[in-house]
Amino acid sequence: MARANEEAAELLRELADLLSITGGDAFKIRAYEKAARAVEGYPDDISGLELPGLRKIPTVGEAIAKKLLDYNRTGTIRQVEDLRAQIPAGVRALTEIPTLGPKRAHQLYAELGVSSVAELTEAIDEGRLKGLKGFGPKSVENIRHGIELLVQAQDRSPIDVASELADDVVAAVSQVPGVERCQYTGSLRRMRETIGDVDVLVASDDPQPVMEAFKALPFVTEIIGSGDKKTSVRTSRGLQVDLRVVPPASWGAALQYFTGSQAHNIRTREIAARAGLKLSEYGLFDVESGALIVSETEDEVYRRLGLPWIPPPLREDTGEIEAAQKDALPRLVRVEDLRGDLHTHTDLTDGVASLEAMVAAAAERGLEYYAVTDHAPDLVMQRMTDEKMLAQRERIRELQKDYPNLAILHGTELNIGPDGSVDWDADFLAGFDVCVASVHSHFTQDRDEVTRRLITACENPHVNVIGHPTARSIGRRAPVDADWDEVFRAAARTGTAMEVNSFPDRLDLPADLARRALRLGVKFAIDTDAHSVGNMRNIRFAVGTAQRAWLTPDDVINAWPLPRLREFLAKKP
DNA sequence: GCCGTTTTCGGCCCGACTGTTTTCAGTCG
Repeated sequence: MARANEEAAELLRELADLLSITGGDAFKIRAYEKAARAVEGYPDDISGLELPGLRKIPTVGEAIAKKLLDYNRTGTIRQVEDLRAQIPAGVRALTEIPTLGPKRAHQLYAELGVSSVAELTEAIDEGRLKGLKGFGPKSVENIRHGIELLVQAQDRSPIDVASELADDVVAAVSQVPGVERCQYTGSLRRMRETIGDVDVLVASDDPQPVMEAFKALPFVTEIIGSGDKKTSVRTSRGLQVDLRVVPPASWGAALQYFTGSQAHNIRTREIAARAGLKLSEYGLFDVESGALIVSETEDEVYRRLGLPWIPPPLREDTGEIEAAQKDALPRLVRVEDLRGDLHTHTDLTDGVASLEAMVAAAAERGLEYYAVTDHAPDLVMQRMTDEKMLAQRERIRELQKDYPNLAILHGTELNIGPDGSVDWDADFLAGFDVCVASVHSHFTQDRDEVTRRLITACENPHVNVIGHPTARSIGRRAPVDADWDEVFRAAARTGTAMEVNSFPDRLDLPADLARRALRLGVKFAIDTDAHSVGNMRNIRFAVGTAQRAWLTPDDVINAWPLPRLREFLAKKP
């Protein structure tokens, strides 16, 4: 993804925020937010574009195109600079506090001069909010509490933590008498890489016992709000859970609504409105007569809007509506499409399970092929040697006799050095069925160095897969900085696959980069990188990430039959 | 600020909950 697109999108988003603080027109603000999304998701680099080119970006009109041109020429947008001079950055930060939005953040600034979260804490402690219009005792207490939460829970939760919590809530609530259906929705159903809060939807004609049972769950630490239709709680696992109860007849419309994303829903509602219909969580209605048209299944809601059912991971308003209208949605890759795993470890290096146990688990998963890819000698702490590697190869040949339906491939995970070189010479590498190569150190090289480094690895005729390409650790380590378009072009040209790694704190490539790579003709490997038998269950998170990147089985080399995979692995000149 | 098979002007997605300015604005999703 072009860096210019991201920077320009962030400037437009800041412009929208600053205007909402200064009380700008709400529709104008929405126009900037929409344009920010469009610029971010636009396939071409905007930095070379002039006005006519910029106007081609959806939702970008005359005025925003000029602002983008301003950005292209000066690296910023003048109006943003002007507003920054008026509104300190800290005031925008105030709106991060739950229950405090742009209006009251501005009020605090205008009337009390509060321009940061720290100053707000001070003002509350000194009682300076007393008598301020709109800030009663409960509001002040909510804000104080919100600041505490903001400080301690900066981060969103990893998808595996949220996933487990959601499963627990769904299991418990499903037991309540009168509950006809129960399912988690929201960003978790869309398989976002991190989750802000868990949304659970229930179909029942009798909400009261559902709410009571929900509030009584053992991990609930605080009731944020509770009514007939909706209850929100905080849990001991740090996540907020929102429970929504709807009549069973509204199930499909509600599921569609609560799955989001918000941007996707705005689009579906616009389509409804243009057809004289109204879409809400209760159903699709005729505006004039008020008559209910459909509501029982998601499928019929979409169909009545003239669209095929859209898989949740695509629902981000990044082109899925347009694709649906043209009946050109991708047939997304699924867990059951994967025939093999190309990146796994054993206790020969840093895995915790034996070769035999890992292979048995692979057979249990029903895989057709399975690559064992222990670390190579350059990661010195793994203590790998040529002899150990060759001995493992022999054991695999023996073990193969016990698995007539599972091809066991012998591979390795090479270390990509700072200059792009890998552990072994060509002769030794030629002995492997598959080579994954990954960055494990020197994360702070500059953009040009990292780019060259990864391209050099792709150009190695024995490297088949780049493992966890950005080397990020979600919430802990930033991705390495590279010109990804250049890297992806090299990968496509050399027949090197990019990995989508399953570890919940990696999910690497991330979906946005994978989608970018897809457009440049790259193939992918969706791997567990399993270091234990239990790790194999993580595969669903990488598949979710791949779905968010619009990948189909044809884009994923380990969804291919073995002969086709072998052809790909034979690689390059 | 954007946009057009209702429109180049007048719309722009919809509803729940909270707290407070007692009839509704702000916030959230």
